[in-house]
Amino acid sequence: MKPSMVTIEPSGHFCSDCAVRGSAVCASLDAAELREFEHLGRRVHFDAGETVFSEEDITTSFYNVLEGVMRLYKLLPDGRRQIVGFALPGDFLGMNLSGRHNFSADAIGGVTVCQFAKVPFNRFIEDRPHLLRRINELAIRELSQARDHMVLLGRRSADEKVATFLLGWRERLVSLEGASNTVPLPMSRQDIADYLGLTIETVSRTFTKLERRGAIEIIHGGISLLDPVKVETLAAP
Amino acid sequence: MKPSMVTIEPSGHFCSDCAVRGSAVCASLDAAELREFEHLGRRVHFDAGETVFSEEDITTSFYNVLEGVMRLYKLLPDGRRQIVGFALPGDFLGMNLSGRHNFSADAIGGVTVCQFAKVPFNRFIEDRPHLLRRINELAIRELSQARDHMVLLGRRSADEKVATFLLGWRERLVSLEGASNTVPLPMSRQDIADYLGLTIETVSRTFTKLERRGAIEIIHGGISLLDPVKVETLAAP
DNA sequence: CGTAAAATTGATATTTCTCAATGAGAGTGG
DNA sequence: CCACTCTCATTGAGAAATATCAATTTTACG
Repeated sequence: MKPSMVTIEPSGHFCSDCAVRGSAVCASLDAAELREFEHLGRRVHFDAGETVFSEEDITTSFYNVLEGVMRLYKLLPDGRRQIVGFALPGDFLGMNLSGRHNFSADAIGGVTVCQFAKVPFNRFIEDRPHLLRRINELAIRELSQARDHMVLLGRRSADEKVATFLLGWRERLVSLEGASNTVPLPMSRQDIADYLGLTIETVSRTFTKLERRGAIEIIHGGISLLDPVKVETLAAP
Repeated sequence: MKPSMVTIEPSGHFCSDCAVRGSAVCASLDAAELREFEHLGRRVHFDAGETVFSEEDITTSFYNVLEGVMRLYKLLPDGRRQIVGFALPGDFLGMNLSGRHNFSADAIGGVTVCQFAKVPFNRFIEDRPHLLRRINELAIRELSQARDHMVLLGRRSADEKVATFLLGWRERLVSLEGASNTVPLPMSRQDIADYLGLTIETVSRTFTKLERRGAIEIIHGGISLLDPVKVETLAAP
């Protein structure tokens, strides 16, 4: 978990052939703006397990995920961890009011981000309300997801949590990898537990239970939805 | 809980002497804009228990809370309820991407809101990026609160939840009623339970436990923090 | 004053956690 | 290529926290 050297250097990459061109914050920019925007962001790579930023760090950059998966989490003083979300390509990280990050972010597996220094980025936004509107949309979408997750954390049983997670994760992957009943789970069982407000043992047992019922098959690096309807039934109420 | 008649009529009120003039979404407007803005919003009153809008309703209006307290919640198909937040004067409600509200909102006690029809409001924002920025700030602040609440729901014990809630609620009231160890609780025990992901019985027992330990006193319509430090200790990790 | 709703309290049940042991897969160095 | 080790995942047994069910008690309100 050594902190990576955050070198911001010319990337030699172009927004126009960026993987997240259409979905990310950049979706709101026209071709001319994109060329200018290109100079603000730098591609940075993080290895598995590296921390991209930590809660309470002064915010110096914003990040657009280009590749890989990140876990976003908060820690209690005694070490308990709550994962508040997983970031995927197209997600935009780093917005806050306090000037400090309000959660930490680790790479799960290798991650590539487009990193923007805060000051020039804010200056760029300044007279581009459509970009601000795009950022606002992303915030509102996240807020909606956060509320859904509150319902899950506060009111759902372990079975429902796991079933809901599997379906939701599959859904999120659709736009990236297409629809499939084979659901890769790049995060560890501990990550899933900390996302769902459970212990690793409960997650493991619930996976096994789902498998024994014939709803899923636990495969290497993920699960396969053998009976999506059954999983939906478990997740539903 | 009969739905109230949503009459939008000239209010005869003026933004300039509005209670939430400085804190709400309007804080970003100058005097001239405020005069124009005045014509967009209408004061509407809701009685205790009335529903201001419901999840999945098509969004026709935005709301600025002027007076009173609202509970914002989501229901699972089987009736389990998660309160995702309480709205106080200055809070702005109704933003979403889907065109439908993604939670329901009830008045707890009498509530007055400043109601804006969606279309003209959006038109007003259109060429006023500073207002959009203000709305974005509110969204980001809420997002941060939502993440804090996820930690509470997923990782804190009942005692910690209740203690954290009391301190957090007191804190929110500071800007409205000034700092005080007397904390009014306009919401029911059931509301508190649904906010904290607990049952009403557990909330009640925890209140009693805190009182027996001398940390709080349960008073009519709220609690009194007899020993704030003790409550903070319970809330802390 | 009487009734209904809300809150509290008690007894018991259930879920999930904790602690402990075992098993499986990935990377390493001989 | 194979043991070795380390981490991660699974499984089991028992404990603890919280939920559920049931009964009062208190408060609100007509």
